[in-house]
Amino acid sequence: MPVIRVALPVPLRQSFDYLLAAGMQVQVGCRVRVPFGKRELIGIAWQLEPSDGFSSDALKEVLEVLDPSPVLSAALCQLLSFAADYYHHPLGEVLVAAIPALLREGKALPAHQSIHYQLSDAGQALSAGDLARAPKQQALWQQLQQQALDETAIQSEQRPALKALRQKGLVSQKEKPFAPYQPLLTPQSGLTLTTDQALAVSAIVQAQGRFQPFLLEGITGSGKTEVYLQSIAPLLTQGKQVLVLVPEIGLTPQTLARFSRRFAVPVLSWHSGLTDTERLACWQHAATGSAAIVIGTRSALFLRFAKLGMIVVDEEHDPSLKQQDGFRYHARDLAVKRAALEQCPVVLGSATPSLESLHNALQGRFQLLQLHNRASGQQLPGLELIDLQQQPVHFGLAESTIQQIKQTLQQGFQVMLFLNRRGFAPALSCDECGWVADCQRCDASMTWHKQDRQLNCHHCGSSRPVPRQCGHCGSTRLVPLGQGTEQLEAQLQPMFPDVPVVRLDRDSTRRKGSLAEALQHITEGGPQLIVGTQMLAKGHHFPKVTLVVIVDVDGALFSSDFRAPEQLAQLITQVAGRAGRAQHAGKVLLQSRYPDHGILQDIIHNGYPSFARLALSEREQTQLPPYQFLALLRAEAHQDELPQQWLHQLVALAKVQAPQVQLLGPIRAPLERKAGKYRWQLHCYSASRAGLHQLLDQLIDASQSWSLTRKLRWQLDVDPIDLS
DNA sequence: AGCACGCCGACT
DNA sequence: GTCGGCGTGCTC
Repeated sequence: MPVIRVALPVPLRQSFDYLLAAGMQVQVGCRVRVPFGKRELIGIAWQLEPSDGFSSDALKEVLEVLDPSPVLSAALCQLLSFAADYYHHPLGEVLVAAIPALLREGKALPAHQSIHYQLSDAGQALSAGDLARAPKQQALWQQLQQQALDETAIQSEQRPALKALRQKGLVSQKEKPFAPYQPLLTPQSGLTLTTDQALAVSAIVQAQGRFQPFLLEGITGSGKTEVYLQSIAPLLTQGKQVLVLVPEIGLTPQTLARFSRRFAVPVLSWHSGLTDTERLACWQHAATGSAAIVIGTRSALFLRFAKLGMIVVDEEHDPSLKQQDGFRYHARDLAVKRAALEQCPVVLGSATPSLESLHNALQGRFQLLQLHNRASGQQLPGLELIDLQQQPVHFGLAESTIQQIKQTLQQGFQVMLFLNRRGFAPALSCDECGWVADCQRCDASMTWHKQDRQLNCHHCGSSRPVPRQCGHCGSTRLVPLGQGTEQLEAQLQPMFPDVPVVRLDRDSTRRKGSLAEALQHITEGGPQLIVGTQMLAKGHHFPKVTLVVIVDVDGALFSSDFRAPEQLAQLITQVAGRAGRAQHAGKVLLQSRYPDHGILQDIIHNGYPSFARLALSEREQTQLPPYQFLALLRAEAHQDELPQQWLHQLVALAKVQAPQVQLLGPIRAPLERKAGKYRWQLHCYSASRAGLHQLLDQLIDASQSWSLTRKLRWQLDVDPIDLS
């Protein structure tokens, strides 16, 4: 009997062999139902030959082949295999992240994209009085007289009425099968392009049908989206599909609208808000070619496409493209891999490219396309440093900052204040003895949320009521330490009593749809102060904001994370890009106690492109990524010694196995204790990617047999961006 | 991850 | 005397 290798959704670092009974037909990428221990699982046929070194006499048989043809294309299988190897993550968990839940559970692929209900001839012939005794049915009948209803448009309370009407033969159903979308006859014309844009479009269009990565480096407002749109247009006349990856917060209705307004083809979105059924439908639209363009967050990368013609990764520097738990893949990096497998171009776009991508471009691995000018001809906002040590400071705002805020408001514009700490204050402290309210489970202070009247830990999510007394000396003089958005909002209001103050952070926008509402208010409203966190820097444009204040820039200047300067420069540049309008150049104030700091000076005087190139040469001198490859091993346990000891064992092994890989650690994680667990890490640097990955395989392999391994939790982060 | 087996503490 | 705690081991 033939033997096949099956990938199963279990967190084990191996696949499993099964016998295939005579008469069963299976191809790589088909789902199969197999016995596994005492249970049954749905897996994916992964290879048609047995793994070597496993005796075939103990094999079980495949129970059922669920698909006549593969649900995963060959390119997708290769991508997932590559990802499991590269991130050293169990294949089963990669599958879980990459395949819609309903497919994993064995549900059949829907053959039809939707079912319409309409009145049958008998239904048409009916008169209103005939259903007088069934008001629900009558209402539905009247609705159906107006128009046929889509399956998704039927409310659940209408179901019984629908069933009754169908049984009476008054309603018939019609199905619409999935089919490739209708290609455009002629590419729609778009906006007139600048020279840079035109060059970029023609380079991308010329790369059609082959693998070619591009880095599109365009200052904010230079019209990157227009470049995407015009590069895509020719593909849509050929019936090819396009995948557009965007950061989590970038997937707004406006983005979607911009693509669907331009092209008369189906544009779908893929994001975490979809239900399982919607997911499967979207998956099928992409897989059958019925969708022309899919705009989605990072996991859209794993969608199957019938005819993928191009991948766009917008805001490619954005950290949300990297999954931060479990299977820690980077959607941008895997997008490049996927484009190579699918033989299509991939465009990475950003005003503030990651140093990794910039390095790839300067090395010639990516073709660099630059947009130097703003498409509108509008000036970029000026950056101004405000020295916090040279002048009086009120509530964290320098006097000159307050003056400029006043002026801007008087001119009828809006001001945005950026402070990356939510809550009222990052800590609550005793005025008499200096005691600070700490989280019981983490090595961190708790944030005071005045509105909620509680202390929250931003690391483990625990909360407790605000204490009335100091936990150490019993004093009742408890004072806030530091400043959060909630406090800044409260302090600004009395300073500018005539002007509305709005706060935009995770706390104020928790309710679904409230962010969109707030954004609309800002766009339509008059002079106002907008206080917010990181959220403000992403995706949204604020046409009436002409002054942006970054309240505290200094945190990043002395961080132990080598990426902090890059992230600060990106933040400043992105925030600046959101401000200003055609007639009125905006301004960004950077408040610092160290205005002479080299990083700030460089960003101010030379801009991001120059900063990034200088930062790259510093990375080269210090041999940090992208000049060396980095992997981070994290371990945590309730006892402090265990993770440390475990990592020491790995170090001992690594020194023998791969002396050329440089190890840093075991060191304590920046947050020593989180949710009651002590956290340690080991940084592994290597100039050779192959050497590093070989070592990681060996370390994981060896550690699996250690009893210590089972007493702690560990994870491996390849190409980490967050070192905490 | 599940799901079993197995060996020690507080209950009817 | 049992029910149930979670340590340990296995899954083609």
